[in-house]
Amino acid sequence: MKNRLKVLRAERDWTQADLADKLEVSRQTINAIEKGKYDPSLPLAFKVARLFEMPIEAIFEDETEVEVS
Amino acid sequence: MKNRLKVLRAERDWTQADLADKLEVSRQTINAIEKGKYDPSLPLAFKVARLFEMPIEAIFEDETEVEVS
DNA sequence: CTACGATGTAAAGTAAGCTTGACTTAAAGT
DNA sequence: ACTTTAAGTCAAGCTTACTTTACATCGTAG
Repeated sequence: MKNRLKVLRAERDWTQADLADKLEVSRQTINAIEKGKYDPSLPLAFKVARLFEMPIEAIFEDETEVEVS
Repeated sequence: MKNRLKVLRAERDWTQADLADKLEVSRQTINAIEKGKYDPSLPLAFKVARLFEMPIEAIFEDETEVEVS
């Protein structure tokens, strides 16, 4: 799952620690999500969307393959 | 996290097992999500949204409390 | 050169998401 | 009565999300 966290952060001049604070998670969690180590939980994704005031789909991009049938 | 899965399913006359098959998860997972036992992962939420062709926010409703500051 | 802030990464632990298998209950059909 | 189907639930086990602590790297400012 790709995401635009790094860019959205840069636009606001926030560090990973800043964002982590605002979302109430650890700095390592932000780092891991940005680096694609894992995806956020749905509740965290909602929190991110609310913080940046945009839909989840505008921040996270699904890459799940479509069934070949 | 509330969700409209049961209604969306009913509109299409799908059983929990039907939906589970389409989403490639177990029937128990659908049941647990519908009953609010836990939230789906973000990838699964995307899959649900894609299946029903609507934004995640139109299916799942966040209830996380807003910070009192 | 040293110090500092931001980022990256790792290990170990807990919690949440999901699986399979099994069993129960209720509704509906025969 | 018996069978079938949908829904609900539980237990054990695995994987993923997240935590804390700790340390390494890099750029920049003094």
